[in-house]
Amino acid sequence: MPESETAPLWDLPQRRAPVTKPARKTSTRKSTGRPTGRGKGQRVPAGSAPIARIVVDVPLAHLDRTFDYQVPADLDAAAVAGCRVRVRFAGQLVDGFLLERADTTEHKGNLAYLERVTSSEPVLTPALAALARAVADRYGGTLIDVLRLAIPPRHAKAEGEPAREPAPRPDHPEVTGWQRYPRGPALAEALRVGRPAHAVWQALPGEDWPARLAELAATVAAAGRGVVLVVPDHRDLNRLHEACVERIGADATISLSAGLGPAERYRRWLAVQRGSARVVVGTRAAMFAPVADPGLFVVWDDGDDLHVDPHMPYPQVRDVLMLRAHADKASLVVAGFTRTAEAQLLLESGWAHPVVASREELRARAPRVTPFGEDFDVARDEAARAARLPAVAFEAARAGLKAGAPVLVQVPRRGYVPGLACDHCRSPARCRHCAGPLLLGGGTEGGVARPPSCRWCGVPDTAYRCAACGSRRLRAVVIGARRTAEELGRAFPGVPVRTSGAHEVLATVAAEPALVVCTPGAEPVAESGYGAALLLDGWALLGRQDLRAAEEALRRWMGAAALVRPGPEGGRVVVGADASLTPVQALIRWDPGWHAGLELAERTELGFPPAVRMASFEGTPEAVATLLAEIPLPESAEVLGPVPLGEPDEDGRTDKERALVRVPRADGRALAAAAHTASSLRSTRKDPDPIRTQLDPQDLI
DNA sequence: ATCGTCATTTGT
DNA sequence: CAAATGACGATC
Repeated sequence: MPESETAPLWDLPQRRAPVTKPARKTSTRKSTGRPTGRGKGQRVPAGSAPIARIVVDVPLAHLDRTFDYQVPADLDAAAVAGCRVRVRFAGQLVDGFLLERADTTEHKGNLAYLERVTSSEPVLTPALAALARAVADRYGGTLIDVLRLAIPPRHAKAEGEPAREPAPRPDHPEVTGWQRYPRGPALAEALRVGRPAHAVWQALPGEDWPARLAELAATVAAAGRGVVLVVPDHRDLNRLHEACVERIGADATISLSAGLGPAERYRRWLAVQRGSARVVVGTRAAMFAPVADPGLFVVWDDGDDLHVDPHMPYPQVRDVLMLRAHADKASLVVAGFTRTAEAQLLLESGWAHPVVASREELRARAPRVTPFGEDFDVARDEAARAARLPAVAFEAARAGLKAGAPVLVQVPRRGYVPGLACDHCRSPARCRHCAGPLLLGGGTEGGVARPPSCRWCGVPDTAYRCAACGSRRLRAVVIGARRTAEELGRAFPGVPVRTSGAHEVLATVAAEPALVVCTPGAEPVAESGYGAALLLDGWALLGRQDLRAAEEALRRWMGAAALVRPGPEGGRVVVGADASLTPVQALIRWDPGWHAGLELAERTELGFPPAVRMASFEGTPEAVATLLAEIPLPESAEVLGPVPLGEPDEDGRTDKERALVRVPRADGRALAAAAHTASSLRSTRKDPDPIRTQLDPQDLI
């Protein structure tokens, strides 16, 4: 049978099978006067609370609400609140969750019966339902979309296994590691007595951050409350898990990650749900972990884009944990070596307190940083000259290796979007209209090269003038050539070269001389610190035409530099970027808070997130135009674009466009609600062309 | 898919 | 003018 005839209605676009069949006799059953039961015998409603409110698993935004069903008496015991069910919905059997049992219904008309209870495991607890609803509302998405992210797929075998005994409370731990931070002891004390605290923690370079976070988790666990700690990737997870097991015990700690496989993943998630563990560590999906009585939520390195779930509605870990901390009156710690503009906003709005070491402590711990510009002195050493290695970098590496330590070499990753910048002062070229990023469109128009145009609103700029220095000249920011491991190896004969990157990511390297070449984010931890770090990706990181480029560069650099032996007498850090640039200054002075303050001020002035809330809508030009025409935006909304997305074809057209909408933060909820309404209108109409809706998108290229 | 509703067509 | 048909929309 062709797909179009069996495809469920919500497989858009819908094509109706031609109606050529002779009319079927569908009314014979009815004419017998028998009620809905057929082949299953007479079904009677359960004696008490015979109504079940069901969240049906259909992807249509306008069906984002519950539907009432009758609970047949034979499913009365199995149909518990929170369980998974199957129901007949618009003629088809679909999965759903039983949100609650009730005595009455608002629905006029006949109610269908639950078809069956898939599993009586109460996976959708009231707390999780409330969280998923809040997340859906925050992002203009649907409840079921969030539930798909929050509840792992069922694995029957795991449900049969008996629940572990709840782990005993650990003893109150020593939190001496927090003495180095002036507000550290106060944070620990608040956690101990269960007073909700909101903190932005800036870890010292060389800090054993998994140990510090485990101390906080142990404090909360000892007070009898639950903890959720979320890290970007596997390597961070392993370190943190180990630290937590050491301080809290293997019984009380559970590690959740996507890499576990379906059975183990569900098994551990159930263990959390059943209250067997007080402390959950995990990667981003763990942000929804249904830990009992949560007292503390932690996100480590909140600027990492791995903290954004790539599935609709694209929730971000820090934002979700903020919602949870608010709902549960729990504490939140946003932590990292650096500070995002979002975290800075939490501080400046007074919602959170900074936990930062004193300047003296920082001076004692921060590595010495030396920048080199494009016109650096090439090392005199012949092999180093061949690798175009600057003299400072060569010397720093040699000193580090001589001290018996490995040396970290950070090289750019391929695939960054090259941007446009002022030829004179290197400020990113911005649109005069909306301050969006200017990019070269490519191609020609009447034999003349197209002028640069705004990536957001599409307005071309034929007479660019730098806002910072007035220069009229633009330059394309060239992505520096990747220096290969071999080239570097030749500069240091006899030294082993290890690589860590997309293909194979190393977790650790031994405390012996070696060159460790890696792409940003893939830096292994050196057992007793690196002897030096060469950050050779400066131009590539800063040249990205991305509003987060500077923040991201600093995050990458500090992430690497924090692995170097700390202190001015420790390993040196050499960075390939101009000393006059603010992220470079922030690195030299080890002051990410200062940088975040500047970053937030700039974004406030330019109207970028997080100073405003944004939504992006991507789809065919027609679909985007329709959406913009009907979306009930708040008065304050400003529409940017739409602009073409991706590479245009030879006619200069693209099949995809993007529009951005920005509103003041106060109207963020209204913007999300408008996005949801627009999705509902589209799904009601069965519009065939999908629109990708994203709130506060990470990438605003 | 499937049902009910309502407008339109068809049969007397 | 009544009955049959079909398009449409909600979907419990």
